[in-house]
Amino acid sequence: MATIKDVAKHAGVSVATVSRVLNEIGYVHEDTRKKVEAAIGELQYTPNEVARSLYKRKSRLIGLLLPDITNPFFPELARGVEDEMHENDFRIIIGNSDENIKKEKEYIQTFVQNNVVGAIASTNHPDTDTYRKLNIPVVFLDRTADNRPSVYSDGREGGRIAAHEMVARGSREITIIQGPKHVRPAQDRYQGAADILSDQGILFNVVQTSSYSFTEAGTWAKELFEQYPNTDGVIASNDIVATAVLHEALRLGKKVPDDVQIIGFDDILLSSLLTPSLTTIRQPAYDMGRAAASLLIQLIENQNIDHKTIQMPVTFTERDTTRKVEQHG
Amino acid sequence: MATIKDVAKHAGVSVATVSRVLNEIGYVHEDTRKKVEAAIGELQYTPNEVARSLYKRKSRLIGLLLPDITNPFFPELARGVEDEMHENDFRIIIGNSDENIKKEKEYIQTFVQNNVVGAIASTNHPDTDTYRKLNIPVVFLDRTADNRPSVYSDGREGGRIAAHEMVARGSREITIIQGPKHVRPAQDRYQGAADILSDQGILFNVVQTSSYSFTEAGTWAKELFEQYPNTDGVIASNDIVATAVLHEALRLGKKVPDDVQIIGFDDILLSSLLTPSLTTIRQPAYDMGRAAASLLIQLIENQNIDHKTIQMPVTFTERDTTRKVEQHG
DNA sequence: TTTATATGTGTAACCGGTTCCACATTAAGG
DNA sequence: CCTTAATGTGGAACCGGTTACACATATAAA
Repeated sequence: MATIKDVAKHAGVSVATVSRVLNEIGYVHEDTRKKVEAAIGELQYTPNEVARSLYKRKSRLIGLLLPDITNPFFPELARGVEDEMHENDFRIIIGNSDENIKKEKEYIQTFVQNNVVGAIASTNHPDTDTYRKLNIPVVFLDRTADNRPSVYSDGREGGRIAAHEMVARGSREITIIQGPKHVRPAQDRYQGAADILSDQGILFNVVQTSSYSFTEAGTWAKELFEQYPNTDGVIASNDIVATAVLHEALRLGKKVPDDVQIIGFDDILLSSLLTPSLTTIRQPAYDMGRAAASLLIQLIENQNIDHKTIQMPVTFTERDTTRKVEQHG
Repeated sequence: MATIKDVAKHAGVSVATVSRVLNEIGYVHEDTRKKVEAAIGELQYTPNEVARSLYKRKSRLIGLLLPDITNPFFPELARGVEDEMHENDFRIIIGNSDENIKKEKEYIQTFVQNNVVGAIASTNHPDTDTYRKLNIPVVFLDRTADNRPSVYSDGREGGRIAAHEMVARGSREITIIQGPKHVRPAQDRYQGAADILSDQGILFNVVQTSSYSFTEAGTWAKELFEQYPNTDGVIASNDIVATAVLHEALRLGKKVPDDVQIIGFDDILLSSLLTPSLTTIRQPAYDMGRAAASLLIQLIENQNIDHKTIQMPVTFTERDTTRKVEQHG
């Protein structure tokens, strides 16, 4: 690889001059610029970002920490982040935490060691020292952190909508599947749904889960119908779990949505392709990723920012696991 | 952030000594080591990877280039790569190429500029200068490159199996959906299937596609049944496309698998969850990712390697979009 | 014409590590 | 007791960039 010295020698100037034309900073004579540019072209020189980063104490890299890219919701987020970052010439170091604090810390440390300029993290522990002590901007994605920059969707409202729509469509003995205790958005969704049902005095059961894995989801789905056989409506913690419930219901010979209605959360690709297709509360994942990236860039560039916390809207996406309500009016 | 100088001062030694204890190289007196380790602990010092990387001219970073992480096949690969790399203390810079040469080049350049020690690429152009001129090891994943390190599954064999099983289950007018022309594995699959059908003298049609996007897949599915209404078997280029075909067939009132059989490729999560669930040719994506990472690490560490090319087995995964064959014997 | 200012370029310090080398001290061998 | 090898440590060069500063020349203003 050619270095700046090679270019300098080749063009018959000093490295400082080469640096000036590279960065378009300071005075450089037109003729000199041309010589340097020619040399750069001939040697196919591209500056070493590592050296640059060392001196400047910041790179063009940002860290992206996600729970598990294998969960279909996260690639959408990741892609949104990447697209926005790429357009702004930032690159991404990625890590999967598996919701595991140790791995999370490890990755954050890697980010710091590599001089990232900022990070986007989807974590359940935004209030730990791991983040508080960081002196780079961090945007929390899909998870809130009070008073810290974050992009998330309104899980509570989502839960409310789900409960409301399900009741409006006639379910009277509802089971809510409560997501993993340590996953914040899952608890918000649960809380929203529970609030509405309590308010309306509707009976509901709760099934507690501890992960989003599909295999385990099957087990909980079985458990659900064993424990609460009269359930006529299920509000699931996400679409993966909802899918497992749908399969179990069908396996038990229940008619969906006639015997049981099901509402999921997220709206991943899968949801629209199931038979019957899954009614769900949609989160604009890709847009959330882009928004987080955009916010982080503003933070990095130290622009004044009005809204450090961006709440994205959640939408009821009606498909075939819920009954239709008659048109009024 | 504390630097090595701070640690040295704090411990009352030189930076060289601190470096020695960090790297466990050369002679260091036990007492000195303890002092240094104490200082490191107190200052919460972690070495700056950038400085290290600059001097050594290599980092602990590897580049991972994928077409599109939004396509459910790739997160599996990515996760396999990440897990293997993480266990070996390598971190990942990720990029989505969208099968676009310009973006691909950009990312490869970023990798080089950041001193990555190696790269894993899923590209259709492994034989370009972009890769040939690189002086870091590269492993091609999911895509072959003759005589270059690569991990892929036997697409041709997969195509053959699909054709064979479909014929064995009675389809006689088969339509093969040929994946994008520029995507190598897609062409292999097509070729494998076409070979078998030709050999057996079975009539088949071909529908040409140009991407893996689900929305477009719907269009091709429509086209398929318009152009070849008598199709009684579809071999799709992957599970996404197969899903679109399944939906279109159902929409047209065809019975699957009685009127039309469908075989996909990849075996993504979605496939097992459809109704009817999708018969497909499974690729061990996660394991492929791990294998690629492991191979790259060997290459980086310059170990002697027997098999620079790893072909992973492909398996017929029978589900409900194909008819059952009777047990013989 | 003289002075102030703008333009153009090179030298060298610096970023935070690693490693070569010189030098000192201690332990082992004859 | 002397020589040699092993052990222990620090100074300084180096990796490849960026930038403060000094210096030279050209241009504009007085």
